[in-house]
Amino acid sequence: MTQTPTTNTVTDSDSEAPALSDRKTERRNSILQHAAKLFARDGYADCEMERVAAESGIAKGTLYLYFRSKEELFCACVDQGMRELQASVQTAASQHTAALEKISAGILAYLLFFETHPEQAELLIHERASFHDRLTPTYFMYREESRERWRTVWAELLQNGTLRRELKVDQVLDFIGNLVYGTMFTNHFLGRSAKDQHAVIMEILLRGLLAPN
Amino acid sequence: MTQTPTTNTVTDSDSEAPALSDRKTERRNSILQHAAKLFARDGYADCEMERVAAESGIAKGTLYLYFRSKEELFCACVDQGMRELQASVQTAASQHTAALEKISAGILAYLLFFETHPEQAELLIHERASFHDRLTPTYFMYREESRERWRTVWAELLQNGTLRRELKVDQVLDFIGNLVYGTMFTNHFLGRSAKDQHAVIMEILLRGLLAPN
Amino acid sequence: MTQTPTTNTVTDSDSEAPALSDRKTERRNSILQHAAKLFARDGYADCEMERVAAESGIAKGTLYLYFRSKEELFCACVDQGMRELQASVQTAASQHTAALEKISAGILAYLLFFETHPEQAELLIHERASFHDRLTPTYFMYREESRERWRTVWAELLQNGTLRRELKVDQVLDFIGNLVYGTMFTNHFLGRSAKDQHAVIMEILLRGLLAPN
Amino acid sequence: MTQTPTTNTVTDSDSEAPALSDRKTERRNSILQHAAKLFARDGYADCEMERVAAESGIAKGTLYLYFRSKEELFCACVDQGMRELQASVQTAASQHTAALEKISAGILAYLLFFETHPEQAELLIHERASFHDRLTPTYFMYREESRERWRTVWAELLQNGTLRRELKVDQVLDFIGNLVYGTMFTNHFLGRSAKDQHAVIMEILLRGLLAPN
DNA sequence: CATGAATGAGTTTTCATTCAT
DNA sequence: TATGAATGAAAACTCATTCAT
Repeated sequence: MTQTPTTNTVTDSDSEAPALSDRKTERRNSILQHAAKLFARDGYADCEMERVAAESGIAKGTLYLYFRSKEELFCACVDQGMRELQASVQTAASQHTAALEKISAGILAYLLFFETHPEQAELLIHERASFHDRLTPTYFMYREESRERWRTVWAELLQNGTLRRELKVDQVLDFIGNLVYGTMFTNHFLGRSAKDQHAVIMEILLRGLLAPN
Repeated sequence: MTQTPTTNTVTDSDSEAPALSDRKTERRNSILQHAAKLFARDGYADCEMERVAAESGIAKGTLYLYFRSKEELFCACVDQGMRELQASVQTAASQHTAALEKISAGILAYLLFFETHPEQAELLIHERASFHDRLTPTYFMYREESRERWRTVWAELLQNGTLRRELKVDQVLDFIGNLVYGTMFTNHFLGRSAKDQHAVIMEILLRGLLAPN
Repeated sequence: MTQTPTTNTVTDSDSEAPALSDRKTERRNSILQHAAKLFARDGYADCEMERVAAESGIAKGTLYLYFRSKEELFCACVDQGMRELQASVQTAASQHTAALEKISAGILAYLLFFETHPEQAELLIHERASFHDRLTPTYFMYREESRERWRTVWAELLQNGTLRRELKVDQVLDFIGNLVYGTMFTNHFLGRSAKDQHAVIMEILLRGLLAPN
Repeated sequence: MTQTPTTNTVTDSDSEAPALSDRKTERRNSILQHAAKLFARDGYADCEMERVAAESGIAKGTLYLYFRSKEELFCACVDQGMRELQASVQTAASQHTAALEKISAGILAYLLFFETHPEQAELLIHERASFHDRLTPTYFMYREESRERWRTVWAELLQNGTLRRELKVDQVLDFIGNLVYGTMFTNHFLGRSAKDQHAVIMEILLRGLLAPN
């Protein structure tokens, strides 16, 4: 495995080749979809380009017209997934106006996304395992980006007195980020369902474990 | 990569070969230590047995007198790590008598363990990436085992009214398990320190985010 | 050495991949020829695929586009050889009409074949040595097949009174099969020539050792 | 496999180390016996010294106190076998006084020996396969040696008019040598029995296939 | 004499990538 | 554009032999 220490950056949604023909875009997406499934199932090393091509209904050589290398293809899969995750979460949040409801909806959407796209959870693992050298896993790149959006929501709650005064926004963001991240992987590995947990998570998160007084 | 669908079981601390000579035990541990470091650094596939041997100061063939295969060696590393993790956490908890203090100390010890042994965090990832077929990652095997021990602690807190009546022990165990798991990985990837977070984690965990009333 | 207990069957002359392009067929035959020579010279284990490729003027990887494994390549060599042997013998026999002349010509062709293709004698040995598990050596598969063709020739001689009445066709077939098999190997090992012996063999075979009366 | 081009010579029955203690001789023979069985079953390369030792009830290192190397052990097995073959044949022949009866008994003993000791047939194959470079297989060394003994028997038959005048002793010796060699291997591979064939072999050998006149 | 722990050389096969058609 | 034949680097594991005890 070649581990060229590529720096990974959050790809702007439209940074691809300028105006791909419809045919190309369609085929590119098809490849991406099949590749993600296979990478997730077999791991980076054990996923053969040959099979990705076959599964996508094209020849091996053709693959290289769309992605310069296996590594680039893999990264495109992860990136695509993270973009979809963000879209899911934001869409869910935007359905609500109340800050706490935005937050609750966002958490649920996050957990549901990985439940619906379990291959994305696997890809996160394989990325770290195979591209160890990359400074920061793609997931955390996106997490940081997303953080900014949520920061304003929490800041509002802090200012209007909904939250306990002594907390700091960054602490809250960290706490929740870690909680959902851990919950997602546990669900994935142990086959637990998001729906069941969501209410409890929100309950403990907001009110804590201790009995009042 | 050989993916013989081995069932992994939590190894009893003393189930090894019956009474290895001191020399053998010592050498075995040395190998384990060096291997864990290299597996963590390079990943399963990219960690060559040749190098493990060299690093351990023995010949390649000798490695195979102690571990039947690369896979077995790797698994022994993970297992060893998880055993040490458990020992760390239990030792820390046992220093205290009050349930809440046991819990707080246990969480801190958990986070500190992975801060001190970052290779163990990596091994967990590599295990999943390379032995995808194993039913349950070793970490979760140990997590389940550990769960039983903590259940009694929480049960006591619930019965004596420290915790809110409406919570269930299993919900609490899940919540905390997910929280520390996610926190540990975030710390590992982003280089954050356990000490700084511990107080905040306990604070939010126990009292929640919302201002009282 | 992999000893997958493959059942070996007499390959129909035309059962190969359906219509290989000329280029492929040509290259396949070239490989077969070089491989047979090297397998014979070095034995199965000591014949490296690398060298077979080099000798055939192609890259190691290319070898595997034509033969799935070393074992398959080896077996193809043996099979090819046995097919050529049969062709040689049958061609020689078909030049004659008289039964005894057919037989004599067949025996001579058989001995000459191995004299011209000494590597085939070696391959028979290496096959047995390395693929011990195969039920019946390829040679004997072909021998059985060939037996049927010769049975009719001998049956005729028996019925028209040329042969001694008390003999049975199967006994004759066995006797001659064993005789030429042993003679061939002796010639091969001791460097004796077929031509010199042919007359004597036929003489003793037909008239025996004892003086008449 | 190391192929040091050893020249193999027919070992004089008493050329071993001078006067081995009974214990050593006994153990040496035990090793020889177990090794022959294992070499025959697994082939030279696949027969591990470890297993030979285990089967012989001694430690691996001890093996090397009796045989300098694997090659030497193997050769000793073949040699031992060939000596026993000769003894069998000579003993059988010596029971008779009439030349033809000596010959008939010798041939039968030869075929029966390999039927009783099928591992010796295998060893002959493995020797050639693994020690390709040796000028002449051990079998043929012994065959040449034995030839001299039989030459006198046949010479007598030729001189007293039992055999056809036009035959030469060497031709007869070759013919029979090849015949029994081929018959022996066929029996071995196809599981045929010596007894059944012996009468037919002698019949065809002595009187030929053709009806008289 | 006997042991068995330690050594290290050696080879098949896969698969990402290229490039002539 | 699309194809797929050709390339060649790369690593686990075995086992004969040695030698300190």
